[in-house]
Amino acid sequence: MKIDPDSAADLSAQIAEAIRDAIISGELIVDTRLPSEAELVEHFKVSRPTVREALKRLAAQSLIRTQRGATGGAFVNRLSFEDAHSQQITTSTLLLSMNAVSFETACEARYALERACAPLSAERRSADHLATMRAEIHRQSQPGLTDEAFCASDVAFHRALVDGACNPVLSYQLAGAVEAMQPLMNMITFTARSREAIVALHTQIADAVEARDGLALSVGLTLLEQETQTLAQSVFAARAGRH
Amino acid sequence: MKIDPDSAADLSAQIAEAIRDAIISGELIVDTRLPSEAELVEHFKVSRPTVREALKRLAAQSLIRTQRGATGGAFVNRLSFEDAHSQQITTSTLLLSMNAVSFETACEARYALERACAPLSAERRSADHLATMRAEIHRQSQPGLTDEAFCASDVAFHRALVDGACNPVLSYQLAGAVEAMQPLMNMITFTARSREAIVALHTQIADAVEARDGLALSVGLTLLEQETQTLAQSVFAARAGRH
DNA sequence: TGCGTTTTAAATGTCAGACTTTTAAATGTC
DNA sequence: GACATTTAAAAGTCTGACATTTAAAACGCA
Repeated sequence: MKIDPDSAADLSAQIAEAIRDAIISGELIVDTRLPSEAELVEHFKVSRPTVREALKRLAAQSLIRTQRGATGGAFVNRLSFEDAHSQQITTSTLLLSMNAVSFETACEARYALERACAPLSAERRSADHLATMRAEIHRQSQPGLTDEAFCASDVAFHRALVDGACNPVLSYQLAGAVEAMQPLMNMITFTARSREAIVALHTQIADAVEARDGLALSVGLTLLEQETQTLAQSVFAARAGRH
Repeated sequence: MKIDPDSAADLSAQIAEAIRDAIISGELIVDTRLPSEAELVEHFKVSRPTVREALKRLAAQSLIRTQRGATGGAFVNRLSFEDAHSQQITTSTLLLSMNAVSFETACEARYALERACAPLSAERRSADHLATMRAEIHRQSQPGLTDEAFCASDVAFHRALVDGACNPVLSYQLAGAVEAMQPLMNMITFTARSREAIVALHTQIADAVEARDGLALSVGLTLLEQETQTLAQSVFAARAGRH
């Protein structure tokens, strides 16, 4: 692990990169203890604050964890699906909100990805997955539910659908797409009538999952996508009309 | 933006979280200048190194960028698709390598996602996308190509296919799946015979793209998935047999 | 007045050293 | 042997200083 003191980049960024490369290349494996801050100061010939800034950069990406105390130090962290998941959601959410991605584009991507796990989910889903979906549909039918709660239930419904594919890599990837859409969905006001239509489609989707019919599931998702797009268009049009 | 000095968590982590929340909630918008380090020291009542550690955490996630000089400071960064893309690849790669995800699972997820953009790609791909795919197929047919170069070309081929869907959100999501698989693919030795089979399937896929036939494209991808799985199994079995 | 140069101030980047807190192991005591 | 005490190592935090970069202000000159 070497750094170039003449580079224009921050020393802490260079050090972080050097350590990150060592982790990615497998040179440093999970649960390995990194040298102590004092030793890194020695190795890179920089001051302790600089080393610490580098370590904080890595900690922010969940690449390392730190422990205090006698046997403490920085350890290479096993990146859990959960960590990756939440990073993914943060990144996707910011990407959508900062880049003027149209609702249409985001929605299209999201349903395309979700249809990707339709065949697997139809085949492998457990009774639990189906039960979760039914329970969320029931919740969505309750009158008096706030729009936020309705959207949260919607996310839970789709998560169950995706998890039904029993592929953690797929679940992690889809989480970003589905959950990052939630803030956009939250901007939509769901009238009683539109909720009814969505619940009907969710029921159709759950039926397809119950029947283990991947094709029907895919069709149901496509109909839901169309319904969502239509709904969003009318909401945005009404909003534009008022201004 | 407030922090709790009695919390067990690091002060720098708390400060970073407070600022991150402000960015995600839209309280701080793109290109806004954060208060200077000295002002943050005032605001949070901590020392400058602590503030700096917090800022480095945010910089590591591309949430802010810093500029030196008179009008410098930390600015809320527009998260570009490119940044998101590379973060996604790093995360996915580490996730696969650190969590003993089977080749089978990763491969299944990857092709499921790729099939997700088959209909869109068949419909919208430009002549450029198709040309790239043909060019990569040609490269893959060259004898004397190293396994690494063959895999790199494979990635480029699939990227062109995905980009053909003309949906940047989809491209960004798929990039993680496709490129994170590359290290796993690199572990496989591609014999002349297996390369031939892959090139044939790539040609079949390119033909489907050229004909704008989404269904044929989907079928081609499924065949390629099966070929890849079979190939991987035989390679791993041979390796296991030798030990 | 207008343009180029120099100065200056503000901001981040880096360093050195000290102190605090946490933690586990070593040591001592009953 | 079990429990309490001490100790040392490590990260966490703070203070203060200096270096470097950068843009704007001040200045000088034609």
